[in-house]
Amino acid sequence: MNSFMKIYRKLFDSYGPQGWWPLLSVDGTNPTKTGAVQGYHPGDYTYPKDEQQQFEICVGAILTQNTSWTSVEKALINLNKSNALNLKGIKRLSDGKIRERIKVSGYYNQKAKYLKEFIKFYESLQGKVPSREALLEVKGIGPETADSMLLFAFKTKSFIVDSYTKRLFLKLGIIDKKMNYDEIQRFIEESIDDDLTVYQEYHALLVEHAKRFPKGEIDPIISQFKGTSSS
DNA sequence: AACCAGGACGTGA
DNA sequence: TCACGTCATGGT
Repeated sequence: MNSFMKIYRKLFDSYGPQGWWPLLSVDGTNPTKTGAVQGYHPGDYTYPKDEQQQFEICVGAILTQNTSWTSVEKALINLNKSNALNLKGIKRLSDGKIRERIKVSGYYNQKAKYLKEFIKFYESLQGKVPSREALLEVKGIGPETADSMLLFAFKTKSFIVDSYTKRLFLKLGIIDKKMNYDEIQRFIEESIDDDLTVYQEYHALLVEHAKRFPKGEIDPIISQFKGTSSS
């Protein structure tokens, strides 16, 4: 087994299924997870169950750019109070109202613009799954946000390479710091199982691990893994 | 009180 | 291509 799958096994054995992506309508918490957030559905990979949940995931993906999920959850709750966590609902809100509702999640001016850009794009989809290239053409959707939407909202295998992922794999010495986003993504995708649930869980586990071991802290996964790789 | 949070964009070299 | 400044609120 290759290094990436070994690390995946180790993380999964340590933390268990994570139940991403969290949804306001899901009445469940994951007790193994750090922080007091709700909406996780560990072991249930049938989400999103409808277009409303799909839309909610996309909105959350934009709002969580460089922002903690606890803040994003508050913004989503604010939007939901205005019945604006769906396409038709959010279209009724004025720009100022959107900014006010999402203010808690930071960067609210540009994120309000990004949301409006995405709304136009989402309408044009007519229920179809977008390509990664099409998503990246939308202002405000970069590689990580695009991959988050693809993987969790549209259930399309596209590995998310976020800062946590780079940090851990760099420390482990299994990627090079000169590699760019697409190169890292390709390398990982060539190494891991061709399985949507593995893609989803792997990213969620990496985030959970990073929350437990912030920068500078001792990381048992690393100390146990180093030197044990045998491709 | 500095630092980080489930990044992306615009600019200039 | 890529390094850097900017965007902003909330929690530790």
